Amino acid sequence: MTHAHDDSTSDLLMTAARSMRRAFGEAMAAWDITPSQARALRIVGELGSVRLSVLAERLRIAPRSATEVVDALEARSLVAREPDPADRRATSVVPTTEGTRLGAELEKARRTATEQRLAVLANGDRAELDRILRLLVDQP
Amino acid sequence: MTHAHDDSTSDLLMTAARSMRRAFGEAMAAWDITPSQARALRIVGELGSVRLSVLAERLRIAPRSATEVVDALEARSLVAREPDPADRRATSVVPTTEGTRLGAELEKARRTATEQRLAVLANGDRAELDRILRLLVDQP
DNA sequence: TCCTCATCATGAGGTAACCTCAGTATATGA
DNA sequence: TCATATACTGAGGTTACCTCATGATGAGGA
Repeated sequence: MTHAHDDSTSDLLMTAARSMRRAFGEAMAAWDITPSQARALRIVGELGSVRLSVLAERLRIAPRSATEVVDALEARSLVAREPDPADRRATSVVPTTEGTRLGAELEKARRTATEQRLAVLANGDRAELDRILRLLVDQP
Repeated sequence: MTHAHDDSTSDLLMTAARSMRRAFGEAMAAWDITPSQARALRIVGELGSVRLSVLAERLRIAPRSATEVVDALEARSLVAREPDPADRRATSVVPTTEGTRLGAELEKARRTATEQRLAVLANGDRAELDRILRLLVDQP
């Protein structure tokens, strides 16, 4: 009957994100991995070797929180911590062979799940959404 | 089916939502109220009297979770539980005078905070974002 | 050299916002 | 009237964050 047509943009954004997180999470559940772990694994796989603080920045979370994500991935032998050769305070996070393999597999699954949720959008809308969200995200 | 670019739409969505939630939350912090409480209060204020299960549906959360939000609002005397006259199993949630007053105030503050984050968008983009997100959200 | 101050990761401890599952009270339809 | 469905809530999770304090380490003087 009454739909949420009076929702504000920010509400819509949060609601859409939640539904996306759900679809994403369900897909990842098959591999017993959470969405945020998957995101981190993807970044680590992409960069090959990341300082923990850089990973945090990429994920837009506090460094302390990145520690936890890395803990989880390390416990599953998907990434490894290595001492940073340039700075002995720092830790480099690198993907293991298994991590790289799983990363690729997840990427495919993620695409499928994402596609299902985004399938209602026409191609043009999808591109527009992307462009606009980028404006929002790449903000100081 | 396959889109020319951007497989990370869902990431953008989640990231944008997080930044929005932050801006929103900071604004609400002045009144010592959390974003989800504010959302619930707004819905209750809007409808005047809502069954808990309907509220849950509106918030797109499990009924059990709505109970918690209402608990928090009731503890602060912003809403009250009343027996539903039509169904004695059900609970009606109604705003108190203070709840109505605060709701209006929050709405104004929320708009300001949201506006700041959304200000980077041109008017057309804002409308587009709104339209597209609605397509995503109003999905079966 | 030694001293100070910033920075890196992490332990400890906390929070919001969800969830499921089971139970009690009530409604409803055959 | 009885079986089954529905409305809420207690109990007990989980995820994904956070801050603050601390132990190393680095970098720049004096």
